[in-house]
Formats: sequence, structure tokens, C-alpha cells
Amino acid sequence: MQAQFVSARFDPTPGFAPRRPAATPLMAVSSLQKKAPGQTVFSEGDEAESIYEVIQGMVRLYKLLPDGRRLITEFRSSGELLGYAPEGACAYTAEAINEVTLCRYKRAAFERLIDETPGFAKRLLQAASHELSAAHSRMLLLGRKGASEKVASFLIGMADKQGHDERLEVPMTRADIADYLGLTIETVSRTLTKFRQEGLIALRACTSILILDRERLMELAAGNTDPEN
Amino acid sequence: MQAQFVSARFDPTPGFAPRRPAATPLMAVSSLQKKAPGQTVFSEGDEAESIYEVIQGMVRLYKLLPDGRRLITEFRSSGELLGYAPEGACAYTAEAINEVTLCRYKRAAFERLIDETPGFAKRLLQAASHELSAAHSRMLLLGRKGASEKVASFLIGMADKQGHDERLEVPMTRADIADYLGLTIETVSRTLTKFRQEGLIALRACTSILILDRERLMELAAGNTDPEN
DNA sequence: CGCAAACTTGATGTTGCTCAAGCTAGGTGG
DNA sequence: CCACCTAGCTTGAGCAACATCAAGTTTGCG
Repeated sequence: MQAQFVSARFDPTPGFAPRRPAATPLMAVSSLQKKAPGQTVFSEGDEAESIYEVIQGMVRLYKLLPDGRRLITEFRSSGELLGYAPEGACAYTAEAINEVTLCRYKRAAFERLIDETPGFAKRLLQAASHELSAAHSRMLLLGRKGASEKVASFLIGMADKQGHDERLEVPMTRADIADYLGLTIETVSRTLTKFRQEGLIALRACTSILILDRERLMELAAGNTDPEN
Repeated sequence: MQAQFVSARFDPTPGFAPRRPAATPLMAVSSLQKKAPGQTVFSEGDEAESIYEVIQGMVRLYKLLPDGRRLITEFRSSGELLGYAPEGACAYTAEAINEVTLCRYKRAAFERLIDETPGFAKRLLQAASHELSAAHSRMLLLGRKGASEKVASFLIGMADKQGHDERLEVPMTRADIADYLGLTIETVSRTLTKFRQEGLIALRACTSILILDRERLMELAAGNTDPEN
């Protein structure tokens, strides 16, 4: 789910709501939690007993095939929700990428809130619809885009998410990026090198990318093969 | 969205609710609609003015890249909903595959119903969550499965959807299947031929498939490369 | 019966994967 | 403070899976 719909509902300052105890029914049952890089929040198939909101840091959500092939369905950062699964079992695993702070809500209390707070279910529904729309775009990317288009989409998407036009902080490894795009580490690396040689980006460090030609990257991301140029 | 949550709510006989005019507030604003094969219900980017429930037939939902590459995000059949987009614009195009009967609900009335019917928003939310979970599985398929695994997943998935263990009616063309799996027509055809030669399936006609070795197909679909056999 | 659309099959091509080194950077201990 | 060490990244060579291009074949409909 997307964009602070829990804390924001009760406190206009996202990320601080849970620290004021019992200001609302929900906060009474919420608790802060920290995760070190690589730690698991919950695993695919677990019973969904809690809903989490990311306060700080970045989380990867992924699914595995039996032989270890991995696909990261989404990255979650500050203000975003994870773990809501009315069906019972979690559909994916959630792991901390860097140092992560989470706010945890008990499932039962969350459900009660949905029932008792007029308009809350509708807000969640709108968030879920938005997320579904994003999921469809990702299917298009995974099923029909080439490597350059995938990497360009990733760069533009992350930049938008971070709100910067130019500098782009990439806390995840190349392996994470590869598993997010349905590529291998090597192909991601090669594609970034190619972008660098073409002057589309610059790499300050592995984790810090500068977007030099946003126009061209957006063209690529959109799937315009663009014969000129 | 999934599984008759509109008509089923008001009438236990799915597909017949809209035919009894004004039995509920929603029906007062619903209307039946027919579409010939290939006809468009709505297009990606259109303002979402209506929500549709499939009464009969099958609909494909897809997204396009500028150069015509297509990815079918989902097939919809009897009892399933399409077109709910609170954000305003449709995220995908919807087209009839065969002769389709739809029940159309006005957006405004649908929204009013959400606000005024206790529990309705929650039901929709649960359906949306279920759909999200399916979307994640499709990402795994599109990003990490090979051609055989994809086709096997398609066969098992369609069989489950139709409720049959053995016979499988495939109203869509090979092109539709290919665009659903992120493959080409030729690869789908070759893979089906291979399955036939291996005794996993039999083709009565192009549109009618018999599942002979469900076990093995499910193994394949799950991604078990299975060295024995 | 004939036609067109859909499907199958074959030959060749290309993209991205695999395997295999090197390289770089950040953290640790001497 | 510096050298080492390791995890992560880059680069290269060869390869496999799937795409593309090109005929044929079947199917369903008028």
C-alpha cells in the first residue's frame, strides 16, 4: 500500500504519530521497531498478524521460486504500508535493506479500525487501487521491456520517489536492482556503464547516481526506441 | 477485482441481479451491455466513468508500449469486476475476447454505494488485496520464469479458473497467451507442441486442451526444474 | 469450396545469461 | 594510519534461450 495512510490520518507529521501514546485508538496498539540491514520483517506464507508502516529506511518485498530465483515486487520507504493481507498469509517476504524503523499495528486492532472508522476502508481501497495500477505497470516492464528500458525505468522511478530531479541515492545492491527488474547483476552493471558512457548518468559512488539527461532516460523508460540519437 | 462482489452482494445468483430492475439502489443505475469479439470496453487513459461486471464471456485487460508491444495484465470472466479506478483514469484497456455480456454501473452511484453501505468498502478492499497478491505472482512469472514454466502456469491457472481438472477451454488466441506470458506466439506454440510430445497435454482443437499430466504441469508451473523425469 | 486468419514448424539472429577474472571501496586490526 | 580483506561491483568471452523472419498448414467461416 502507498503513502502514509495510517499515521497521516491521525497526525499530520508522518513518522511521529506512534511516539505519542494512545492519542488515538490505533496508537494504543502500535509499537516502534528497528531492523538491521538484512533482517526479515516477515516471510512469505507467514500468518499476517501485523501491519507495518515504514518510518525510516527502505524495505524490499520479494517472492522466491523453489530453486532460489528471486523477484523483488516492490521497494517500500518512509510513509508506506506493508503486510496487509486480509486473506491470512503474507504474499511476500519483507526485509530491511538499510537501518529501518517500523511502526507495527496489531492486525485485530487494524481490522477493528477499518470497521469502526468511517471512510478508512475507502482510503485503504484507494491506496490499494493505486498500488494495483503500479503493479500493472511493473508487469509491462517485466514482460515487455528490454534491459535498457528497465534500468531507465528504475532510475526515473526511484528519482521520482525520492523527489529529486538530479541526485539519486540507491541504498540497494545491484543484486536487488537486478531482482527488481528481472535481470542479472551483470546486465544491470553493464547497462549502467553504457548509460554513463552515453552521458545519461554519472556515478559518484555505487550508491549515488547523478541523472544528467532526464529527458532521454524518460524516453527510454517509456519504451521509445528512438531511432534518432 | 475478483469474484462477483457486486451482484453477489445483492443477489445470490451471480449474473442475474441486473436483470431485475431497481431491486436495490445499485441496480437502479446498472445496465446490461453486449460486446462483440474484439470490441473495446474502455481504453487506457480514459476517464473511468463506469465500473463493469462480466456476466458472460471473457475480457482481456492490457497495456501497450508506444511501439505496439502489448502485455495482457489479466483475463476477466464471469463474476469479475473491471474498471474501478478511484484515481480517475483507467490504467489499462479492456477488450472483449468472445461474445461478452457486461453489467455497467455508473461511477457516481458506485461511489455512493461504497459510502453508504457498511462493509462494502471492506469487501472491495479484500478483493483488491487478493488481486494484488495475484499481481505479485504474475510479476514473479514474468520476471523469473522460463517459457515452459510460464505456459504450464497459464494452463494450470486457466484450468483452476474454469473449475475443471481435465478439459480446458481456451477462448483466446495464441497472440493473447503470448502477450499474457511475455513471450512470442511462436514460443507459445512450440512449448505447447513440446508438452504434447511429452504427453502432458492433448490438443483437441486450438481452443480445447486436455490436461493429461496435471502433477507434472504443476511442478513445472511452481518452478521445479525437476532433474528426474 | 475458397478464403483469410490463426496456428505450426523451421532456419537464423540477438539479447541477455553464465562463467570467470579483475577491480574498488569500506571496514578492521595491526 | 595504513594495509589487508571481503563484499560488492565491473568487465570480458562464450553460450543458451527466446525472438525474428519465413514458409507451410490447419481451421473456421462465408
